[in-house]
Amino acid sequence: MIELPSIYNPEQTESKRYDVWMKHGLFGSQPDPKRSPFTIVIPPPNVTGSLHMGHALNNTLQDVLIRWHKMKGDNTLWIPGTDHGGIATQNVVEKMLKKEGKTRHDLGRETFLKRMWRWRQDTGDTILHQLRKIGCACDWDRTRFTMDEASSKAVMTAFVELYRRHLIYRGRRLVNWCPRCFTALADVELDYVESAGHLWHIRYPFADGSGRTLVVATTRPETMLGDTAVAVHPDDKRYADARGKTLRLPLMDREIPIVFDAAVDPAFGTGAVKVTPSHDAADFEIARRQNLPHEMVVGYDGRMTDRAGKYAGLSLKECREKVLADLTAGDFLEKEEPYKHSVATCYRCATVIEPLESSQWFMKTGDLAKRAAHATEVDRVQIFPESWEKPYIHWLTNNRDWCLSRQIWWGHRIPVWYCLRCSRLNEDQLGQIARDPTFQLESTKMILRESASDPIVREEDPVVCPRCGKEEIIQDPDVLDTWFSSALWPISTLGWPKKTQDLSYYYPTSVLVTGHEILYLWVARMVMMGEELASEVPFRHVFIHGIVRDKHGKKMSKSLNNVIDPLDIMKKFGTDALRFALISSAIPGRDMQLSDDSFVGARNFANKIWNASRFVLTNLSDHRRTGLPPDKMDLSDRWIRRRCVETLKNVDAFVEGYDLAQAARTLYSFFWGEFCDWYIELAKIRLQGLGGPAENPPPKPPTTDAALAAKETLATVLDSVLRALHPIMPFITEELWGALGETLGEKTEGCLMAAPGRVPALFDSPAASEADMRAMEVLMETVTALRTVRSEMNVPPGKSVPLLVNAQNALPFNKGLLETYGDYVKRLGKVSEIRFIGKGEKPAQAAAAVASDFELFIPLEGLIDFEKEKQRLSKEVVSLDADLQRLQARLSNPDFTARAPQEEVTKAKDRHTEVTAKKQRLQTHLAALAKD
RNA sequence: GGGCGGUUAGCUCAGCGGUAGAGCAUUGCCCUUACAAGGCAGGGGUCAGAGGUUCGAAUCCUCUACCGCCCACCA
Repeated sequence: MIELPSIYNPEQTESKRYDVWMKHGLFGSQPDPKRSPFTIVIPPPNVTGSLHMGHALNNTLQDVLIRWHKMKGDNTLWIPGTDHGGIATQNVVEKMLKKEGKTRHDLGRETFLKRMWRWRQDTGDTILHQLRKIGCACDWDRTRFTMDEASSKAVMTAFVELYRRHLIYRGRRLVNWCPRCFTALADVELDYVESAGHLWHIRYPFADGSGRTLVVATTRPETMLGDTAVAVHPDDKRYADARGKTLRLPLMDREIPIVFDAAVDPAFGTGAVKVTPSHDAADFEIARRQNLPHEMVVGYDGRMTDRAGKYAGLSLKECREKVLADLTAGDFLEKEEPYKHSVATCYRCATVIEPLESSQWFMKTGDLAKRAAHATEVDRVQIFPESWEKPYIHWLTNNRDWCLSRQIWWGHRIPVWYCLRCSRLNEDQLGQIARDPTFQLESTKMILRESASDPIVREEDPVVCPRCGKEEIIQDPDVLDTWFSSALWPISTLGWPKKTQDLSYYYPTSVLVTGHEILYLWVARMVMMGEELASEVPFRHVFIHGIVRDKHGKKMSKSLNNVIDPLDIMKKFGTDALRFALISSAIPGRDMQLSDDSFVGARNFANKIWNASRFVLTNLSDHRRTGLPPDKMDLSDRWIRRRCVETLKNVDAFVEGYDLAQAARTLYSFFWGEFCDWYIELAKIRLQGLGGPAENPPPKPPTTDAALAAKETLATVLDSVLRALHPIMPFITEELWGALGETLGEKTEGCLMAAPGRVPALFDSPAASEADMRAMEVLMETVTALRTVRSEMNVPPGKSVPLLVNAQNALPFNKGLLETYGDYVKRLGKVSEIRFIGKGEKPAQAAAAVASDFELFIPLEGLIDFEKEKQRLSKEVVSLDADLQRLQARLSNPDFTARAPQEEVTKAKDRHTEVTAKKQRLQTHLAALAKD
């Protein structure tokens, strides 16, 4: 006999379970053509990270799917791993260096990278260990890292291959530059922050000395130093006579042309735009079309360059102040007005982004993106919930080429070399490269990229130049965007570029589970890469979940100090409670708000499961599963079995549609609201007798068929629900399922996790009929009505009372129920005896109720408070009356009876009859009461 | 500027054409040997507002207001 404590202790259960699963090899998977695979590749967390609520949610969702499919019999594989995290990770280590008073340049590239690797070695796997703590069933033998050998190989191969296919190219473009991280960023790596700025209107005088001016508006006056034109719309009549004219750029005293370009919106401001090709993406395009020169006045360090004349060396902020002051002094400033606009910031360090011209590597995404969009349009990649499909496709069909190169050191170095000998480099340029071997200056890199030889694109270091045979070749200093390797993750983890068995068996994977914040950053790019390089999309389904927020709807962040640490929650409430709370809050398509309180309910549920199981187990100590014949079953047995089967089927449907929250809630309400609240209480009649455990000896000793049927059903239903709950709450269910098996003498080596999700006995036994279901409803309604009267008349819960029933007007079927299943009412309503009375018998001094078509009386000699009873009954009559009026209105509407489905009309009529009868009976009692 | 989501009980949220729901909080009674992290019963809502479609609208459509996200070469 197993002894279980009366309060569930998660720590005790959790500490041992995971190791047992590991020991049984339940997380591993090998290709097996006889079974269908179910595969998930983890969204690799950054090595910098420690587990936060978002990870906990994301990985619990995946774990639920993996465990559910495993129990369904699929060959499940979940590949874990981490991402090197490019800029984010480099920032972390640079911060550590800063505390030592050093920069990465003090160490040099090689030493710095050694330091990075050492740091990764020491702390990089923390998060993977934390995933074990929350129970994730990953195949740890396949743990990968985006910079491990195989992944790096995949990255190199992909780059070279895409270059060969002319999908990767080198170009001088306007890029998003973070002056703090000192690198270019892709468009999707920006965060836009709403900012209350100003719009300055500046007068540019015509160069003809006429004194006429043209007013332009700008939010960034300092960039005017780099203006090389002013643009107006070609059809703008206001400027028709300006064709061919030039302006004199204030402060710089340069002559700049007026150009005509359709990109200008004549309705905005004055309809004239200053054109700064080097510092504004739109202007860059205008300059290209209009063939304008570029003036780069802002440098990579965020300060003004020599081209800014007397402003050189100033920071942007200082420069703006000085420019404004000088414009005012020269009477060029027409007005200044407040203006709200959004400013691009670095998604890693929140520094304001400067659009700057730079030489970078790009990926041509136009065609790839169109193909990716198409894949979703024809459901080769299905998005759940569907509401994300539109934004996803919209982004795919509108994005610009992807800037791949980053000017940092941590990452995959671009597999491109240049020959210094085959080049057109002069002595000065060679000298600069020699003086700046780590390319701290953007200009050094530019020399290399644009003046050295054509790029030699190779997976491996060519060592010597393939053209001239000289050894003076030098590798491109940049590394690849961290999302480049992430984009290859589903194929690289399965062995690509090798044609592995894994790849042919597990690819495409089944589902990708992720938050919507990286839908574009990551998901879209995986689809593009998969289609292009592996000739097939990387996953069939994309399951998008919400973002975890605090109880005020704010994103959790350290700076806001509103973070709820999943590890704390696990310690306080248990891992299963954490998981259940997360899953049941994961409503498709919606973000979730969590507070500490969110987990209390789940903790209580775990305890409920524990105690219900404890009850079942203590009653099964002498039981062996027999497969008892159905005719031995009680009404309640048939009822709960049917309800259980229905519940499990509903849960299956919810899981298949990725509505795990519904699945969790469905199980919760079945287990607590039906199994515990009703079935277990009813089973006690056969296990403990009518009067409860104190009754001695029990009138029905637990060896009868009736008791056996109850035990059989308790065992079967508990077994089933534990299995269904296991994917969500793996620890407690595993523990209890093991204890159940042991109690029943069925001890096996197996784990619940490896068990099939179905208990055949439950699904094979004949289901309850519709009549059975209706019978249970009537009995439950009777019990509830009885309890209500007792409670409202202050009958002490412990006190047994006789129950008088007038069933004169009841259906024979219902009356028969009370005769056959009177014990249900006796036990659950604490009734000593049920006596049927005739129509004329008016029980004196009794509280009355109506349930189904019974009139119920509880004699309360001397205890009854007539006033209170009158009030109670009148109140119920009033509410019934309201009901009745609504029904009446509906039924008397000819349109309703004519046009509504017959089923609805019948329902309304039945209900009308029912309510009328109930109201009449109550009124009779009221009248009788008045007479007393 | 475009798109998406939200507005339902004091709080957090389900429901998304046919009698308004859950958890927490609250009130009353109960330490009934599975569980007080519990049981039983109760109170509490013109489902943001205005129109429309429909026999019938919290649910579908239109508009409005407020909140939150996402996208956009927002000068």
